[in-house]
Amino acid sequence: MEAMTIGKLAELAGVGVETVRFYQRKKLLREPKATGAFRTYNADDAQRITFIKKAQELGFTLSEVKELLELNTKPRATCGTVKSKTLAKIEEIKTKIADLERMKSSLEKLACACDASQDSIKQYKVQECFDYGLGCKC
Amino acid sequence: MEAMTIGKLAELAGVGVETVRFYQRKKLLREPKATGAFRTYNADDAQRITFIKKAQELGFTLSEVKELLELNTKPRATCGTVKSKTLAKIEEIKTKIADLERMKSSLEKLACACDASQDSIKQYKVQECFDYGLGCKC
DNA sequence: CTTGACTCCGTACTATGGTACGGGGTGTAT
DNA sequence: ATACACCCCGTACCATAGTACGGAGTCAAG
Repeated sequence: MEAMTIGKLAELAGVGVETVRFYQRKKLLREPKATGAFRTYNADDAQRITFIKKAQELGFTLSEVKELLELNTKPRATCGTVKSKTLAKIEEIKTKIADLERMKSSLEKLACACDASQDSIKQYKVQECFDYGLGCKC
Repeated sequence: MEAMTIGKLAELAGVGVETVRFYQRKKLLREPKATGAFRTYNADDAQRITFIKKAQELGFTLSEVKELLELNTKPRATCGTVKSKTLAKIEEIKTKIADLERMKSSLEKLACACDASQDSIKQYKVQECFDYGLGCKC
Protein backbone atom coordinates (compact mmCIF):
# COMPACT_ATOMS: atom_id res chain seq x y z
CA MET A 1 0.00 0.00 0.00
CA GLU A 2 2.94 2.36 0.38
CA ALA A 3 4.60 3.35 -2.89
CA MET A 4 2.41 4.53 -5.73
CA THR A 5 2.49 6.62 -8.89
CA ILE A 6 0.67 9.91 -9.33
CA GLY A 7 -2.30 8.23 -11.01
CA LYS A 8 -2.88 5.85 -8.09
CA LEU A 9 -2.44 8.69 -5.62
CA ALA A 10 -4.99 10.84 -7.43
CA GLU A 11 -7.47 7.96 -7.57
CA LEU A 12 -6.98 7.17 -3.87
CA ALA A 13 -7.46 10.79 -2.90
CA GLY A 14 -10.38 11.30 -5.25
CA VAL A 15 -8.84 14.09 -7.33
CA GLY A 16 -7.42 14.41 -10.84
CA VAL A 17 -3.75 13.91 -11.71
CA GLU A 18 -3.63 17.55 -12.81
CA THR A 19 -4.87 18.63 -9.41
CA VAL A 20 -1.97 16.81 -7.73
CA ARG A 21 0.49 18.59 -10.00
CA PHE A 22 -1.29 21.87 -9.34
CA TYR A 23 -0.90 21.39 -5.57
CA GLN A 24 2.79 20.67 -6.08
CA ARG A 25 3.25 23.90 -8.00
CA LYS A 26 1.47 25.69 -5.13
CA LYS A 27 3.80 24.00 -2.61
CA LEU A 28 0.91 22.31 -0.83
CA LEU A 29 2.41 18.95 -1.66
CA ARG A 30 6.05 17.85 -1.82
CA GLU A 31 7.71 16.87 -5.10
CA PRO A 32 8.81 13.34 -4.28
CA LYS A 33 12.00 11.92 -5.73
CA ALA A 34 11.53 9.42 -8.49
CA THR A 35 12.42 5.72 -8.52
CA GLY A 36 13.45 5.56 -12.15
CA ALA A 37 11.62 8.03 -14.35
CA PHE A 38 8.38 8.20 -12.38
CA ARG A 39 7.91 9.80 -8.99
CA THR A 40 6.53 7.72 -6.15
CA TYR A 41 4.05 8.87 -3.57
CA ASN A 42 2.85 7.36 -0.30
CA ALA A 43 -0.19 7.25 1.99
CA ASP A 44 0.91 10.48 3.67
CA ASP A 45 0.58 12.37 0.41
CA ALA A 46 -2.94 11.00 -0.01
CA GLN A 47 -3.85 12.05 3.52
CA ARG A 48 -2.55 15.52 2.82
CA ILE A 49 -4.74 15.84 -0.27
CA THR A 50 -7.78 14.63 1.67
CA PHE A 51 -7.07 17.30 4.27
CA ILE A 52 -6.79 19.99 1.59
CA LYS A 53 -10.13 19.06 0.05
CA LYS A 54 -11.92 18.94 3.40
CA ALA A 55 -10.45 22.20 4.60
CA GLN A 56 -11.53 23.87 1.36
CA GLU A 57 -15.12 22.68 1.85
CA LEU A 58 -14.98 24.32 5.26
CA GLY A 59 -14.23 27.68 3.71
CA PHE A 60 -10.43 27.83 3.91
CA THR A 61 -8.57 29.06 0.83
CA LEU A 62 -5.57 27.14 -0.46
CA SER A 63 -3.20 29.62 1.15
CA GLU A 64 -4.98 29.22 4.48
CA VAL A 65 -4.78 25.44 4.11
CA LYS A 66 -1.07 25.84 3.45
CA GLU A 67 -0.73 27.76 6.72
CA LEU A 68 -2.59 25.01 8.57
CA LEU A 69 -0.32 22.34 7.11
CA GLU A 70 2.79 24.37 7.83
CA LEU A 71 1.93 24.46 11.51
CA ASN A 72 3.30 20.93 11.70
CA THR A 73 6.45 21.46 9.71
CA LYS A 74 7.87 24.65 11.19
CA PRO A 75 11.19 24.16 12.97
CA ARG A 76 11.01 23.87 16.73
CA ALA A 77 12.76 27.21 17.15
CA THR A 78 9.50 28.87 16.25
CA CYS A 79 7.40 26.80 18.61
CA GLY A 80 5.93 29.89 20.26
CA THR A 81 4.90 31.26 16.87
CA VAL A 82 3.36 27.95 15.90
CA LYS A 83 1.40 27.94 19.11
CA SER A 84 -0.02 31.42 18.67
CA LYS A 85 -0.89 30.76 15.03
CA THR A 86 -2.56 27.54 16.07
CA LEU A 87 -4.58 29.30 18.74
CA ALA A 88 -5.62 31.92 16.17
CA LYS A 89 -6.80 29.19 13.79
CA ILE A 90 -8.75 27.58 16.63
CA GLU A 91 -10.55 30.89 17.15
CA GLU A 92 -11.37 31.13 13.44
CA ILE A 93 -12.80 27.62 13.58
CA LYS A 94 -14.86 28.40 16.67
CA THR A 95 -16.40 31.35 14.83
CA LYS A 96 -17.22 29.19 11.83
CA ILE A 97 -18.84 26.58 14.07
CA ALA A 98 -20.93 29.23 15.86
CA ASP A 99 -22.07 30.68 12.52
CA LEU A 100 -23.00 27.25 11.22
CA GLU A 101 -24.96 26.54 14.41
CA ARG A 102 -26.91 29.76 13.90
CA MET A 103 -27.62 28.84 10.31
CA LYS A 104 -28.70 25.37 11.38
CA SER A 105 -31.11 26.81 13.96
CA SER A 106 -32.68 29.04 11.36
CA LEU A 107 -33.12 26.19 8.92
CA GLU A 108 -34.63 24.01 11.65
CA LYS A 109 -37.09 26.77 12.37
CA LEU A 110 -37.89 27.00 8.68
CA ALA A 111 -38.47 23.23 8.52
CA CYS A 112 -40.88 23.58 11.44
CA ALA A 113 -42.70 26.42 9.71
CA CYS A 114 -43.25 24.14 6.72
CA ASP A 115 -45.31 21.86 8.91
CA ALA A 116 -47.31 24.69 10.42
CA SER A 117 -49.71 27.23 8.98
CA GLN A 118 -48.88 29.21 5.91
CA ASP A 119 -48.99 32.55 7.70
CA SER A 120 -46.19 31.65 10.03
CA ILE A 121 -43.77 30.73 7.25
CA LYS A 122 -43.06 34.36 6.51
CA GLN A 123 -41.80 34.81 10.05
CA TYR A 124 -38.75 32.61 9.54
CA LYS A 125 -36.27 34.16 7.21
CA VAL A 126 -33.06 32.19 6.91
CA GLN A 127 -31.03 35.32 6.26
CA GLU A 128 -31.92 36.67 9.69
CA CYS A 129 -29.80 34.05 11.39
CA PHE A 130 -26.75 36.28 11.63
CA ASP A 131 -28.69 39.17 13.15
CA TYR A 132 -29.94 37.35 16.20
CA GLY A 133 -29.77 33.77 17.42
CA LEU A 134 -32.91 31.75 16.84
CA GLY A 135 -33.72 28.45 18.47
CA CYS A 136 -36.35 26.10 17.07
CA LYS A 137 -39.27 26.18 19.45
CA CYS A 138 -41.43 23.61 17.65
CA MET B 1 -32.68 54.15 8.35
CA GLU B 2 -34.88 52.63 5.67
CA ALA B 3 -34.37 54.02 2.17
CA MET B 4 -30.85 54.26 0.82
CA THR B 5 -28.88 54.38 -2.42
CA ILE B 6 -26.56 51.65 -3.63
CA GLY B 7 -23.51 53.40 -2.17
CA LYS B 8 -25.00 53.53 1.32
CA LEU B 9 -26.14 49.93 1.05
CA ALA B 10 -22.69 48.76 0.01
CA GLU B 11 -21.08 50.69 2.86
CA LEU B 12 -23.56 49.32 5.40
CA ALA B 13 -23.04 45.75 4.20
CA GLY B 14 -19.27 46.13 3.95
CA VAL B 15 -18.95 45.37 0.24
CA GLY B 16 -18.24 47.38 -2.90
CA VAL B 17 -20.91 48.94 -5.10
CA GLU B 18 -19.79 46.68 -7.93
CA THR B 19 -20.39 43.65 -5.74
CA VAL B 20 -24.00 44.69 -5.16
CA ARG B 21 -24.52 45.03 -8.89
CA PHE B 22 -22.83 41.67 -9.42
CA TYR B 23 -25.23 40.01 -6.95
CA GLN B 24 -28.14 41.57 -8.78
CA ARG B 25 -26.97 40.16 -12.08
CA LYS B 26 -26.69 36.76 -10.38
CA LYS B 27 -30.25 37.11 -9.00
CA LEU B 28 -29.05 36.90 -5.41
CA LEU B 29 -30.47 40.35 -4.79
CA ARG B 30 -33.61 42.02 -6.18
CA GLU B 31 -33.42 44.97 -8.58
CA PRO B 32 -35.41 47.55 -6.60
CA LYS B 33 -37.54 50.12 -8.38
CA ALA B 34 -36.13 53.60 -8.43
CA THR B 35 -37.52 56.72 -6.83
CA GLY B 36 -36.46 59.15 -9.51
CA ALA B 37 -33.38 58.07 -11.43
CA PHE B 38 -31.65 56.16 -8.62
CA ARG B 39 -32.79 52.88 -7.13
CA THR B 40 -33.50 52.69 -3.41
CA TYR B 41 -32.61 49.84 -1.12
CA ASN B 42 -33.61 48.96 2.43
CA ALA B 43 -32.28 47.18 5.53
CA ASP B 44 -33.53 43.84 4.20
CA ASP B 45 -31.18 44.11 1.23
CA ALA B 46 -28.28 44.80 3.58
CA GLN B 47 -29.20 41.77 5.70
CA ARG B 48 -29.31 39.64 2.59
CA ILE B 49 -25.79 40.73 1.58
CA THR B 50 -24.50 40.04 5.10
CA PHE B 51 -25.98 36.55 4.87
CA ILE B 52 -24.35 35.95 1.48
CA LYS B 53 -20.90 36.96 2.78
CA LYS B 54 -21.20 34.84 5.93
CA ALA B 55 -22.46 31.79 4.07
CA GLN B 56 -19.56 32.11 1.65
CA GLU B 57 -17.07 32.12 4.49
CA LEU B 58 -18.66 28.90 5.65
CA GLY B 59 -17.85 27.20 2.37
CA PHE B 60 -21.08 27.68 0.41
CA THR B 61 -20.79 28.81 -3.21
CA LEU B 62 -22.98 31.63 -4.51
CA SER B 63 -25.34 29.17 -6.16
CA GLU B 64 -25.67 27.26 -2.89
CA VAL B 65 -26.33 30.55 -1.08
CA LYS B 66 -29.00 31.27 -3.67
CA GLU B 67 -30.64 27.93 -2.86
CA LEU B 68 -30.57 28.74 0.85
CA LEU B 69 -32.19 32.12 0.26
CA GLU B 70 -34.79 30.66 -2.08
CA LEU B 71 -35.97 28.31 0.66
CA ASN B 72 -37.86 31.30 2.09
CA THR B 73 -39.35 32.59 -1.14
CA LYS B 74 -40.73 29.44 -2.73
CA PRO B 75 -44.52 29.43 -3.05
CA ARG B 76 -46.39 27.41 -0.45
CA ALA B 77 -47.45 24.82 -3.04
CA THR B 78 -43.91 23.44 -2.84
CA CYS B 79 -43.80 23.35 0.94
CA GLY B 80 -42.87 19.66 0.98
CA THR B 81 -39.98 20.34 -1.40
CA VAL B 82 -38.80 23.26 0.68
CA LYS B 83 -38.85 21.08 3.77
CA SER B 84 -36.81 18.29 2.24
CA LYS B 85 -34.30 20.76 0.77
CA THR B 86 -34.04 22.42 4.14
CA LEU B 87 -33.42 19.11 5.88
CA ALA B 88 -30.74 18.30 3.30
CA LYS B 89 -29.02 21.64 3.98
CA ILE B 90 -29.19 20.92 7.71
CA GLU B 91 -27.35 17.64 7.09
CA GLU B 92 -24.67 19.44 5.05
CA ILE B 93 -24.22 21.90 7.89
CA LYS B 94 -23.98 19.12 10.48
CA THR B 95 -21.20 17.53 8.45
CA LYS B 96 -19.33 20.83 8.23
CA ILE B 97 -19.66 21.32 11.96
CA ALA B 98 -18.38 17.81 12.69
CA ASP B 99 -15.40 18.34 10.36
CA LEU B 100 -14.58 21.66 11.99
CA GLU B 101 -14.77 20.03 15.43
CA ARG B 102 -12.27 17.41 14.29
CA MET B 103 -9.98 20.07 12.91
CA LYS B 104 -10.28 22.03 16.13
CA SER B 105 -9.36 18.96 18.22
CA SER B 106 -6.28 18.38 16.11
CA LEU B 107 -5.16 21.97 16.45
CA GLU B 108 -5.74 21.87 20.20
CA LYS B 109 -3.55 18.79 20.35
CA LEU B 110 -0.92 20.58 18.32
CA ALA B 111 -1.04 23.57 20.67
CA CYS B 112 -0.50 21.18 23.57
CA ALA B 113 2.45 19.57 21.81
CA CYS B 114 4.05 22.97 21.50
CA ASP B 115 4.22 23.18 25.28
CA ALA B 116 5.61 19.69 25.64
CA SER B 117 8.84 18.02 24.54
CA GLN B 118 10.12 18.41 21.05
CA ASP B 119 9.92 14.70 20.31
CA SER B 120 6.20 14.59 20.84
CA ILE B 121 5.47 17.35 18.36
CA LYS B 122 5.94 15.02 15.45
CA GLN B 123 3.09 12.85 16.76
CA TYR B 124 0.42 15.45 16.14
CA LYS B 125 -0.16 16.02 12.50
CA VAL B 126 -3.05 18.35 11.75
CA GLN B 127 -3.84 16.58 8.51
CA GLU B 128 -4.64 13.37 10.36
CA CYS B 129 -7.82 14.90 11.78
CA PHE B 130 -10.03 13.50 9.05
CA ASP B 131 -8.67 9.98 9.38
CA TYR B 132 -9.61 9.44 12.98
CA GLY B 133 -11.02 11.59 15.74
CA LEU B 134 -8.45 12.95 18.17
CA GLY B 135 -9.23 14.49 21.51
CA CYS B 136 -6.73 16.67 23.30
CA LYS B 137 -5.47 14.69 26.24
CA CYS B 138 -3.19 17.35 27.67
C1' DC C 1 -27.31 77.30 -11.68
C1' DT C 2 -23.16 75.27 -11.24
C1' DT C 3 -20.09 72.00 -9.09
C1' DG C 4 -19.01 67.79 -7.02
C1' DA C 5 -20.18 63.47 -5.34
C1' DC C 6 -22.78 59.89 -6.58
C1' DT C 7 -25.56 56.74 -9.91
C1' DC C 8 -26.24 53.98 -14.17
C1' DC C 9 -24.66 50.74 -17.52
C1' DG C 10 -21.63 48.19 -20.36
C1' DT C 11 -17.37 46.11 -20.97
C1' DA C 12 -12.96 44.54 -19.63
C1' DC C 13 -9.73 42.86 -16.45
C1' DT C 14 -8.21 40.16 -12.24
C1' DA C 15 -7.30 36.21 -8.87
C1' DT C 16 -8.24 31.63 -7.42
C1' DG C 17 -8.60 26.90 -8.22
C1' DG C 18 -8.44 23.98 -11.14
C1' DT C 19 -8.94 21.14 -16.21
C1' DA C 20 -7.57 19.95 -20.81
C1' DC C 21 -4.26 19.09 -24.34
C1' DG C 22 -0.39 17.63 -26.83
C1' DG C 23 4.02 15.83 -27.70
C1' DG C 24 7.11 13.21 -25.89
C1' DG C 25 9.20 9.30 -22.73
C1' DT C 26 8.63 4.93 -19.80
C1' DG C 27 7.36 0.33 -17.54
C1' DT C 28 5.48 -3.95 -17.81
C1' DA C 29 2.88 -7.74 -19.65
C1' DT C 30 2.53 -10.77 -23.32
C1' DA D 1 10.40 -6.43 -28.64
C1' DT D 2 6.45 -4.14 -29.10
C1' DA D 3 2.03 -2.49 -27.70
C1' DC D 4 -0.43 0.16 -24.56
C1' DA D 5 -1.47 2.31 -20.50
C1' DC D 6 0.59 5.48 -17.81
C1' DC D 7 4.03 9.42 -16.57
C1' DC D 8 6.37 14.10 -17.49
C1' DC D 9 6.17 18.92 -18.64
C1' DG D 10 4.60 23.10 -20.56
C1' DT D 11 0.99 25.80 -22.09
C1' DA D 12 -3.63 27.04 -22.72
C1' DC D 13 -8.15 27.21 -21.34
C1' DC D 14 -12.16 27.30 -17.97
C1' DA D 15 -15.62 28.75 -14.10
C1' DT D 16 -16.38 31.42 -10.09
C1' DA D 17 -16.38 35.65 -7.74
C1' DG D 18 -15.53 39.66 -7.99
C1' DT D 19 -12.97 44.61 -9.33
C1' DA D 20 -11.92 48.43 -12.34
C1' DC D 21 -13.00 51.77 -15.82
C1' DG D 22 -15.16 55.18 -18.55
C1' DG D 23 -18.72 57.96 -20.34
C1' DA D 24 -23.09 59.76 -19.44
C1' DG D 25 -26.70 61.26 -16.45
C1' DT D 26 -28.55 63.04 -11.73
C1' DC D 27 -29.22 65.01 -7.12
C1' DA D 28 -28.58 68.34 -3.68
C1' DA D 29 -25.86 72.09 -1.48
C1' DG D 30 -24.03 76.45 -1.78
